[in-house]
Amino acid sequence: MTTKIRIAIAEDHELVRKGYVSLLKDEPVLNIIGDFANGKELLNFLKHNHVDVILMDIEMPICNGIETLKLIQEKYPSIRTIMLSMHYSGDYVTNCLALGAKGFLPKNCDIEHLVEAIEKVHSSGFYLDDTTSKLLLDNVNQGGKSPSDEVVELTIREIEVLVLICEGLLTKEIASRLNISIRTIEVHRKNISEKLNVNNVAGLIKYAVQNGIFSYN
Amino acid sequence: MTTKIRIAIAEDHELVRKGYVSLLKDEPVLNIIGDFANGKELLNFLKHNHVDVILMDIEMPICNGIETLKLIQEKYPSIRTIMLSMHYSGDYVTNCLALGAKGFLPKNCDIEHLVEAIEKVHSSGFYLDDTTSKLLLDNVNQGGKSPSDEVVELTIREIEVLVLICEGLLTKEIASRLNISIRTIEVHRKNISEKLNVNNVAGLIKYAVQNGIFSYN
DNA sequence: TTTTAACTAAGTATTAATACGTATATGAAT
DNA sequence: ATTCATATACGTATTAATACTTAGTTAAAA
Repeated sequence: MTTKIRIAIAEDHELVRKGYVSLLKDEPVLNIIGDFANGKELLNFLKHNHVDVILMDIEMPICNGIETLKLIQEKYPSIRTIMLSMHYSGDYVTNCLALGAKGFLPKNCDIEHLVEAIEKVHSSGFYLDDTTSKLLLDNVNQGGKSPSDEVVELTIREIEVLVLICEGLLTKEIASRLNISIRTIEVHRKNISEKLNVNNVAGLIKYAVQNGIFSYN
Repeated sequence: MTTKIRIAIAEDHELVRKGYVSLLKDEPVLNIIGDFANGKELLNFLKHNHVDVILMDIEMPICNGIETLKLIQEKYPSIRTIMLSMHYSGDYVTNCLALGAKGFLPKNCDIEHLVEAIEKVHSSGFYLDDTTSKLLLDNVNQGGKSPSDEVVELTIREIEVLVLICEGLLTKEIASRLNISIRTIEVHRKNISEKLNVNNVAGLIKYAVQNGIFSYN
């Protein structure tokens, strides 16, 4: 008999999280051993429990998906993480994969694809849905050093800061949230604005929305 | 024997929607007779089916929760609608209630409260969770207005200025474009921000996008 | 091993936006 | 006739954001 795949879920909205649990609990090959409202709770759980695959929302308060993914990869590199997101973004996908995520799925995928992703990721593979992998391919092809068009690449930290700007946080509030200096956030803002070639918050938000980094959904 | 409450669900993210269905399908008093990815599909279904209570996400593409709520109230005033939202916003709550919604729940509420809300709303009541009703009370107390008066009304000129802000123009550029003084634009900005109760450009854009005043398409 | 990229942080100066105040003109509503 | 909302405009002070500068640490890459 094959052992069931041990799953943990991190997602801040309780209704949504419990929905996932309810959807997955009857799958014969899966065993959901924990569900958590934020990255911090998940990390706490991982200290004392063996988990095979994590399903994690990128957008969470307290300890978001990107931060949590980093910590998980540092401490438990054998755990395979699938990121869930409301948004499509090449930057998001490439950065999550660079940080060690093994799968990336939008929340409007169906349950069959989710289960397929979990199984494939667990058997040491990667999983990207069609739309995401196409988006990723476009990104790679563009970034393939064709010298004419410079491709904008924001770093993970920059995306993190950009999202908080879009959410309406001031520089000092972002600094406080990320526990770093105001001056550092100022540097990030400057670098982001230079990369995107915009000169105000409206331009930043426009880029973020049009590239799936931020959305009002 | 009591008849089961006939429920329809509108929510754009399939994983989330199927999660709700899975969560609610075993409740003995409920009967989920349809689930839909947008308001348009729901409205189509309502033409030929009797529904008691609708659970609807506010944030949806194609036909969003607010628009759909309006149309439902016009055509089927006896249907009782509960709005679900990712976000807390006094304006959202008051606007939905003014439009005829019978309940308002954040997505981080738990399943017990959701079921309680459905039952209470079905028995001709209203349902607001604690956080939401507290927020509503604060709003009413602060504004000294009844919920229905709480709907924000921007003037034509203010909307004109707001759109230009969203497009990324600076105060002086807006002044130049409209051929009036920078000081006047400053006054408009102040009045808009006060009416919308926001304190930066990100908040202004959020309102504009969510209320159809501005879009990136 | 040296270099590069990313993240961190600070000093100084300037520009952009807010927060207060006051004030006039105009047209619609009471 | 008078109140009210709207749009216009200025003074002063403060806060937020940018524009330049320099610079240390770390991890990965060449």
